[in-house]
Amino acid sequence: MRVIVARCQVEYSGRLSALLPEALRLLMLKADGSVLVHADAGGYKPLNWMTPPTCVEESDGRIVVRKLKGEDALDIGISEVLSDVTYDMGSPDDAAGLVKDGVERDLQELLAEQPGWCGEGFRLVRREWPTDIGPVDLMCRDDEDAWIAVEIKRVATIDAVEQLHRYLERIRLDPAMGACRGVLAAQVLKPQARVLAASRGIACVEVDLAVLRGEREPDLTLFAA
Amino acid sequence: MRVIVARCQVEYSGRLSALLPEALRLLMLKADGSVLVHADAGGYKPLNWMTPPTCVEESDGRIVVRKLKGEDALDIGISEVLSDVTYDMGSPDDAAGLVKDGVERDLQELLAEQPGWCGEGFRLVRREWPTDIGPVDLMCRDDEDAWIAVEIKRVATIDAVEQLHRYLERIRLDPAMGACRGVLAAQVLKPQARVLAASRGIACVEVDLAVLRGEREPDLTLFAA
DNA sequence: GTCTTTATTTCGATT
DNA sequence: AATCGAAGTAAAGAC
Repeated sequence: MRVIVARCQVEYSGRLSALLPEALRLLMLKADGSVLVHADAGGYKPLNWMTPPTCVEESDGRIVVRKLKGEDALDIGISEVLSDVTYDMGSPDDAAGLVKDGVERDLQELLAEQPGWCGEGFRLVRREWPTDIGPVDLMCRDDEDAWIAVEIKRVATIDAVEQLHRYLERIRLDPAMGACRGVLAAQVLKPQARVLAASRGIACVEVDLAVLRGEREPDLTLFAA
Repeated sequence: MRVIVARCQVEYSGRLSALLPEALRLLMLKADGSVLVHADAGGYKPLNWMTPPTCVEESDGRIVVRKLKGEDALDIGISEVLSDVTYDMGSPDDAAGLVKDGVERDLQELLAEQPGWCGEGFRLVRREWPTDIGPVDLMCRDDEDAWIAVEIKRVATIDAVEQLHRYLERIRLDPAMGACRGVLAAQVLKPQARVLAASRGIACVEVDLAVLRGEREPDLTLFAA
């Protein structure tokens, strides 16, 4: 990785045009061809960037980064260099070592094991139930053998409601499942999603990862009215 | 900005858990409290990060970053430091200087000036036409005074079709606009969006920013069959 | 390859 | 402060 701290001006052209006036920035040129321009503020995002695959040309006081395919270009004009160091950071695929736990996939696994959190008496029929427009996360049946399609999200927005609604439209074409209900299960449910779900006759369930794992007791006081 | 190149291990806990095994990384500690952990590959995204407002504690060989509000924490264990330099990069709000051109807003302005690109004989009645679930980008009428709601996207996905469909449901409740049509205008139209739009009776128009600006002639050969 | 879905999405604007 | 929608979304997974 090459790390440059320099006074520079950056111009991006491609999907849109962006002009970054001259100031001190940090430039990162990664081994995989990524180029990032960071300011000393602004958080997570680079001000300008180019993702691989790229082609980097360097001439005196200027670095031009082009996308191999397409017309995107990043033109960095450097007026003063404070530091310019290259580090050998070993195999560039160390990123593969990152292990995450608690993403949507994990939530789906936990709910597949304990479908009762999605609704009273639910039992799992199948995970990733196929429809012609994509798979439904969980297909369940209840005590009375009624069908319920469950859509799982970490954060459920209005889009999740529409997605489940589209699935339900397809599923209900099958006469045997004409009465299939829908349940939207999520760690966080946006208010608009609740409203639209109600108007579409879709039930909402907010689930707590720690409770699903048995690491915390459900907050029964909420329902003990 | 403080830039550290070090062999380190990182643990994130909060919305999810993430464990990053020990390897050489670049750590960025920005003036605004942002902390980013980058590998020498993996493009745009940091492997781990924390956005402001944060609180950074440093003890020997360890940096702990906490979100001021909430339980998110980033625990960085450093085993070997190759470089640790702090730069004064001036006022941290230099990022404000970034000027973008060609975002959805610009597309909306251009189409408002030249609604004819959205459909034959269209004239603009109002931009940001209000409905009770949000504003429609453009409301137009055609030669026969029929109403058309236009939704504008840079990239139109299936969600854009649903969004316009929801608007149309509301608009058509008004008896005077019961026949209001819908047009989805975008620089890029995803295939699924076209299909769903067709089934919802919504027309699609792909627009070219350069053509709208008169910088390029429309590719008439496409239509000159 | 193309296309779809997820994301610790982040980020800004608006209420 | 909460909420909503855009993003040069990027990146991973499915087909």
